[in-house]
Amino acid sequence: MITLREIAAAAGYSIAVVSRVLSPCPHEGARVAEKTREHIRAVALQLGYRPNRAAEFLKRGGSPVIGVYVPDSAGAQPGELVKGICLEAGLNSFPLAFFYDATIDGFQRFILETINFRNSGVIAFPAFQFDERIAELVGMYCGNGGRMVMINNLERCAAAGLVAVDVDDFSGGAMVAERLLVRGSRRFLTISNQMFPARHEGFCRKIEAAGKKPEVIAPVKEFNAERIVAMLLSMHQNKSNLPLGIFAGADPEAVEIITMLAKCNVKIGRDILIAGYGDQYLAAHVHPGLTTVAQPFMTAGRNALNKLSAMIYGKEAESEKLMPELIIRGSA
Amino acid sequence: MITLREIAAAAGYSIAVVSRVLSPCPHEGARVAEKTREHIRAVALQLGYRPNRAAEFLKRGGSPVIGVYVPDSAGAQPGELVKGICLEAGLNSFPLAFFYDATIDGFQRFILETINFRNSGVIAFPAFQFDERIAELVGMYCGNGGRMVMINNLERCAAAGLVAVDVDDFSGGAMVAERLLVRGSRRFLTISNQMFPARHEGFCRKIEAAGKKPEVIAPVKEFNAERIVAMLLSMHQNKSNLPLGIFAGADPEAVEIITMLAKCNVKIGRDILIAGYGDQYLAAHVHPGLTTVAQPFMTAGRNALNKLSAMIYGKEAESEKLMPELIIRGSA
DNA sequence: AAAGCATGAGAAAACGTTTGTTTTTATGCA
DNA sequence: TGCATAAAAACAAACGTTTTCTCATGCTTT
Repeated sequence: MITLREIAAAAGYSIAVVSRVLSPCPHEGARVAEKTREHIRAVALQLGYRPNRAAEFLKRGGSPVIGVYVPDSAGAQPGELVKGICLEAGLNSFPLAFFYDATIDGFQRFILETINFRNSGVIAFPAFQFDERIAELVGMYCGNGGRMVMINNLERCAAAGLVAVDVDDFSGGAMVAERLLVRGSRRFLTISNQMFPARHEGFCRKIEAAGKKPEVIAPVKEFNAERIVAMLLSMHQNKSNLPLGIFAGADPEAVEIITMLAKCNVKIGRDILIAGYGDQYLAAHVHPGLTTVAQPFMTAGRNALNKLSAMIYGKEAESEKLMPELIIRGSA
Repeated sequence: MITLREIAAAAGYSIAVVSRVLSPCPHEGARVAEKTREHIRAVALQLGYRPNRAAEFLKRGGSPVIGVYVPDSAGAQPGELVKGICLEAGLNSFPLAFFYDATIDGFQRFILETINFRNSGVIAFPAFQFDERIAELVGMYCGNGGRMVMINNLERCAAAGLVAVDVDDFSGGAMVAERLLVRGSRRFLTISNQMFPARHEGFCRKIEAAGKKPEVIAPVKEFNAERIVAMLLSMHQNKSNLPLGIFAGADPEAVEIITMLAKCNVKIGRDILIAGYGDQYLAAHVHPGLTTVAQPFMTAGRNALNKLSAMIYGKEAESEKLMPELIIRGSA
């Protein structure tokens, strides 16, 4: 492999000049004659020079490496997040290191290994509770010169003095409520989900603010599509209930209900309104299309990377709460 | 940050011994007394030593970095692949660098940057055609000491002398055909898809081998669910056609057809059989559940990483074609 | 008792950059 | 011409490891 030394020899200059010409970010006041620049660049190109990042990072005292910790869970969210981070990182040519796991031990290994790269940053999307052990690891990481941006958990992060990029589930729930209100729903049914209490809260507060009363038909743990469909059909008997407004809390439950109701001779999207949450891949392809809430996880990834980049380069960064988007389709 | 020098000073030994104790993979014949080992380890732990990877990689002549090139496309496949790679890499503590893009220029930048890390490996899942320009870049990468494992395109890769991990679309299509045959379908309808010709081939060959004739109802480009549903309903009039067997080529089209048919008073899964391909996230949640083909992209990721790891450590690795799995649900 | 041989530890030279300091060369001005 | 000054280039010391070679010690063997 070609090194600066060989280019220097071939071009008839010292290593120092060659470095100043070829370095990706040379220190200020590195003055090299334009003519020399061109010559050295030409020689480097001709010899097929590729800089040795390990050497550069060693000398510079660290690589601007960004570690990404993603939970090993299903659904499209981690994928979108990762994509956003990668797209933005590609623009900034940051090296990235990824780690999928769902355990605290995995998080610890990840943090320790990331420290080994010095001058690093971490984007963490932990699937587990932000508890004391996590706080301790985060503290250790930051104490060793690391910077961290968290995904979700904004309030908890703010308390711990951490920057976070969050997606506003409360507003998302409220958007669904608003849609069902606008469409004139008479009764408001919802499936509560322990995993995402904010969606539920946002939904219920909005319904209540309109002077109506949300009804929790079941917690998602006991979700049983047949039972719920039967319940809906019996409510459907009474015209004064229509249109029924159902917030399923998440797309899978909404799809189950819609597709089971489809054969029951009810007008979905008119007499029965159903909304999900998440805008998963196939949500647009059921009939009627599922009205749902799209979460900007790709944007979250991009923004998280930009914040981290700013922090690595010594600037300040602030937490951010991203607005989800209501996707209106035929089901509501 | 603590360095070997400081540990050496604190422990009362030379840097060399400390390195031999703490190095992640010390050269053979590095003999250190057990007592010394323990002492040095204790001191390192107490001082909170973290090895400097940049220095290690510089000295070792390269980092075993693995770059992953993923197409910037929708769907769950890249996500599953990435997850598999990450999980396996976590076990082997490989640093990973990711790059999402869909352009050849992006691929070129990716290849060049990966060379900069020396001693590297690449897992590439290119979304574009494997053409001459790609072959040239791959050649340049391997010429510079890189190793590459490709995802998909096994035949093309074999011709170019590259290792690939492929998923057997032909067999997947055949599995669908077999299922429809077993269920006694009288007519076999399929939607052809330019993107995945092998699925279609596998399906048709199997149907023909059974002495039946597959009918292509439309290319996916002109897919129109309403038109197809109308066509199915008219075929449905004639009892001698039943059960109809439909291979939609991909999940979205299958879901559209199923959910539109649901309100038409036909027995899906009995008189009309429908299968998709891909087992996307919501496929299990429509009613009836979508019979489809699950692609082992997570396994592909794991295996690709293991092969690459072997190659980096000087062993041989061979291409592999993974079998997809037919997921039988209510729709067929 | 002398020589041979493991074994454990240290000295020092790298690896390929970056960068502060010093030296050389070119330029401007009296 | 001579001197001050600025610009361009060279020198050399790092950065934190790994690893070859050398050396000292204690043990076994003739």
